[in-house]
Amino acid sequence: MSPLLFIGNIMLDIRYLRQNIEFVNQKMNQRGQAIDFDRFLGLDTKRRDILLAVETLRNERNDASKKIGELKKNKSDATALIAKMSEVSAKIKELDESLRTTEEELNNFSLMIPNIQHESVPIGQGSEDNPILRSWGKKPAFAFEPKAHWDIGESLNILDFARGAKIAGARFTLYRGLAAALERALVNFMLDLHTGEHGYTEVLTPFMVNRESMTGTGQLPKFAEDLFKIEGMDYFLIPTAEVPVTNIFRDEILEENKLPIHYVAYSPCFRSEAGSYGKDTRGLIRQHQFNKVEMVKFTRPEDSYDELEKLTVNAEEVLKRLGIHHRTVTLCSADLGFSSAKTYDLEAWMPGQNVYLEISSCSNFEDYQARRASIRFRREESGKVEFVHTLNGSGLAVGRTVVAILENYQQADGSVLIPQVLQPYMRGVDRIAHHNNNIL
RNA sequence: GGAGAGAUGGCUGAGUGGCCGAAAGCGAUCGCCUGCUAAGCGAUUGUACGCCCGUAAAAGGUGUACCGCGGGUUCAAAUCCCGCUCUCUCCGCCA
Repeated sequence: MSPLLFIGNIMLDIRYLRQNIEFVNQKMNQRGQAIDFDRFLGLDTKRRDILLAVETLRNERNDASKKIGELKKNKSDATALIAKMSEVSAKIKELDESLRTTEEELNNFSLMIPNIQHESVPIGQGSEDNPILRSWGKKPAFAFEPKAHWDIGESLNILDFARGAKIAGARFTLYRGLAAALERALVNFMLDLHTGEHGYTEVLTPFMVNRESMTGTGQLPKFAEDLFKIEGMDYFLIPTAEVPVTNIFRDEILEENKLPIHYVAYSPCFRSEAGSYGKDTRGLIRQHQFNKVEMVKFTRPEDSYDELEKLTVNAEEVLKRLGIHHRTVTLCSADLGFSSAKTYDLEAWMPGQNVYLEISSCSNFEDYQARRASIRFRREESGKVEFVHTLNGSGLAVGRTVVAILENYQQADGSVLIPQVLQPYMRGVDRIAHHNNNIL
């Protein structure tokens, strides 16, 4: 049995890469990535050489085996041929082993190459080079010094960081009373908006996934240390619903008329935050566990950039209805995520901290994830199979939305108003104050 | 956790060592027939990777692999052996 090519589902189109190495290399440099393409080409050539050799031998053996069958049927002597094929088989086995290791190397190498950014992505060195695409609303004016949400939450006794730390550890928070209700209200409000008005279908997925799924969307193998792994089992806690939702169609061929597919999912997200020691240690900003409503799309290649614009607008709509001032930025080449071809970040204004904070990230992965996860569709016209494009965007990160509401809607008396659109989700409560922080 | 059964193409389902990338049926596509519809007849109907030829890209030719996954036996494996995963049934346990 032969060693199997996993070669089909790697990142970039291997034939495209062979022929456009200069161009791709330049794109990688713009992302701040140095990829050793010489090594890649060497491995690729080596693989094809071995493949050709082994397939030639197999062809020889297949022919000979047929002859042996015939000889035996005619009661003729086949021992010489069998002996010869025995040698051929041994040789094939050798070559197979060498092919396997070469493909493994090539594959491992490929999995570490990020996506190629879209031509419209601005070239830059870091987040300071992300151009602002548009902004909505304006900074609210306060007649007092606005407080950060951690102070608001503690003073209203609705966010308990100390007990969160006691129960689990740093970067975990206990919500109580109306903060818990607010979080739940936001989840429902977002899901209702996206399903009811934006045309998404809700899905509820497993919150742990296997290694294949994590590899399909690009978290593995490169970002293993960012994930929580279940001890003794090959399961990982999801860092975003993007992972289980995108993998719904892993290893499938979809009908063109099913596209585009729009899904929205609530999930908790688990992130180890390795490497962010000492960063955002206060409050809800950077937690090991947080809730998120995530939109995921599967589209035809020619539709994906239109769909990215719509996806981004759908995410912005949440902030508009909540009345939160925000801006949308285009991530520059150096700030792009590993798997993304183009990303818009939504940044909400946080008056208590005097910063714009990322609250949503909307990306087009083009066929990058689709290749890794082998998600394809069949053209109606030609019957040809192609990779779909996948996209996703937060709609929104719920914990950070709570932060935005607490900081933007805080009042001089220390209470916090509830945006009108959320009140039906909180049984009409319009304000979180000391006297009612526990009523739901 | 214990016992048993199973996993084959878009679907149903045959296949216990070579004639099997795989029967048959269904579905689908194209063509024929038909006043229309139905029925009927014929053909086609998986994916990946490589090589050749050629191209803007393709088309075309050819080879290899794939019958849940991985390994083994053999000149030769869907078929025999081992391990794993998943599904189903029964028992136990459990939200």
